Amino acid sequence: MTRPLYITTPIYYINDRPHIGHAYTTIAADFITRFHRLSGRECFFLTGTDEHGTKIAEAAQAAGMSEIVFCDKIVETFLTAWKNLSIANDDFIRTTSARHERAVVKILEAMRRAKTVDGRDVIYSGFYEGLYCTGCEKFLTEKELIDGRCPYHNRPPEQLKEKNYFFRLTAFLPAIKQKILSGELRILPDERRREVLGLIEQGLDDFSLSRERVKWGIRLPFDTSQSAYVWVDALTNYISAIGYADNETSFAKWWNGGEVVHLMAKEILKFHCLYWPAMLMAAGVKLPETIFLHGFFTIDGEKMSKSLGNMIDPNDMVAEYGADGTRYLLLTQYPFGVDGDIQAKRFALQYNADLANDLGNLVSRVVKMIATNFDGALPEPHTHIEGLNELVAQSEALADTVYQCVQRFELGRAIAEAMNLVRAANKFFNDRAPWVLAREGKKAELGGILNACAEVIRIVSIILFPIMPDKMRQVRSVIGLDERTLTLANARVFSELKPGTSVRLEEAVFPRLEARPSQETQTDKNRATTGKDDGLLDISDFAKADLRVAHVIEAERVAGTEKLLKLQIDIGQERRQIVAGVAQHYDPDKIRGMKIIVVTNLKPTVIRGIPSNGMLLAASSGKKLVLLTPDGDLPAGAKVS
RNA sequence: CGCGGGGUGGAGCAGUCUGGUAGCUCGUCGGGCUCAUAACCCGAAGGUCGGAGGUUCAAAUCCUCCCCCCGCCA
Repeated sequence: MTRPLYITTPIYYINDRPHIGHAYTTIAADFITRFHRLSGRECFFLTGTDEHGTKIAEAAQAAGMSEIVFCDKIVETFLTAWKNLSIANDDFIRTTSARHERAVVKILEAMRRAKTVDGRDVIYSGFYEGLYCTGCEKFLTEKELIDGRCPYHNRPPEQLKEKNYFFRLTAFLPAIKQKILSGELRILPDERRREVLGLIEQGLDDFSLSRERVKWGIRLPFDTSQSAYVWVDALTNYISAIGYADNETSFAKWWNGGEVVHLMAKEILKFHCLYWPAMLMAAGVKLPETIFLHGFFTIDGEKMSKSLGNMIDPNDMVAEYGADGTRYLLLTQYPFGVDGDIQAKRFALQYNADLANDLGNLVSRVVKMIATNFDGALPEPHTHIEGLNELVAQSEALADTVYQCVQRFELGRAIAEAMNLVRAANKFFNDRAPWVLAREGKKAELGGILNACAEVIRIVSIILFPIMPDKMRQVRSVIGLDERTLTLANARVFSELKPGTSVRLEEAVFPRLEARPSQETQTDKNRATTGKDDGLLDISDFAKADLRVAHVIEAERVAGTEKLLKLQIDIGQERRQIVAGVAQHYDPDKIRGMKIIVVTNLKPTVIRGIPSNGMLLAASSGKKLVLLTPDGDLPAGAKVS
């Protein structure tokens, strides 16, 4: 009997709205969970939000709210996004919830009591010394400083010392290494496993698990002047949600008795593969079985970034392609696990090719032919049809093939296997030319062909259910099925449909998306929220943007980046700093002194650690990019309208 | 030498671990069919698998060096 599956996404930090990166991980977890459920396995799927820390406190203050009211508000955007994407999580953990705080207190107490193998305290007090910015109210690293100053507040940080408690990570590294080597702790894909082993080899320091100066956090039970380090707080969500502190039965079932799988993007590798196992070992809790770290992606070849404006709001994508279309498109862009590129420009194309033309049209052509020739009643099977045996074999093998793929986290391939069967069915249909048989009145063979295609559709509706649950339910209702036969076992057998069943297509499952003037991802933003569909702006909409002529006073490259320039500009009344991604087209020397056009009333943001207050205007075509400049001399600050 | 990913027909990718006739989707061109969401099916053109060495009977695949892209708020 397979153990229950407990699968998690990271909890997302709510200083930001949900974006496509969050959606990607969450959809993948949802897909995996739903697939295992098809095989009859019990599953628990957890996601949630990380809500503590100075950034949140600051954002709340800026918004004029208490921290918790602010969190309550932002968390809604996540809940809504997941609902829109048909995410079927079993629970949603918030680090500000009482049950989570109890669990953090419990694990801290357990770690406080713990000794290392050589008898030392796991937690010890010490001092953390560092560069502290009173503006940020936090310690900065050398790297974050620009010219020795805090980039946010433009002042030099103070050398400060604060009391901290430390976690003796170093004492656990050999044991963790051993567990990774033995396979007891499985880190996937293999590149990531090697990376973790490399980190251990390099050697790491103990980490500080508390902060004296962070106020918005969970207090240490043994010293309430300190709050728990965000990662200690955040990682504990994986056990707090299933009852580490307050529900023994649930905890025993899902954590101790289950297969625990943590799914995430690779940048939080160190925390999950080293800190977390060490914490659990200290607290005397079993380790997770599997940590799967998928790669990063770019969008249309460029990194996701606010300054490039290519951030995709999952809600917009849902408005365009539906929840199921979005899920399908995101997980079929590149192999799961590695780094890849999300080709937003081709979403519509791919939607039409795969979902409308291949899958949707298969359903349509089969069902309509049953309607015209058999009065909408599913015809009897017929054995002597050329090519049928092959089609049956491929269909019956699909479930196991896909199961293997999901086991190996090859999600894109899993989906592709199902789509291959769809194509095979289209070919079978074509080769057998049932419309000819219809004209000749060869009902038995005609019926057999349609029956076989309906069977393929049934099997596909099961296999693709985890990625497109709503659409596959719709497909199943077309062939008269509900969720009772929605299991992997049903997908392994070919002839299951009852002849005579009423088969009826109300509306196309995946209507073709008609070409629209622009397939740019950002153009539809307003549409979804305002409901206006003409894409036209009112003059007052345009007037909201405050465009000014700006004089570039100073320009320098942003260290460590290739695209970014940091500019000091004069806009008449004031001087501003903006960060612009034009370094590949303009040298600092060239841009210095130029008069350019800038949007001045944009929300300030921070790009690569550097505050940016405004955006310059540029026009681009392919790789070429030029700045907009006034045709004639105007003083800095002149308004553009 | 911060870490990591990648360079395969016009585009995007698989294949590389476990060497042995270069595959898939999209696009283009030609054809078939007319059941279907102007969808479906077949065929063709198009690649010296980033470069140079090496190992081997055999290299996209293994080794060495080099060049070029890209990512490091999920």
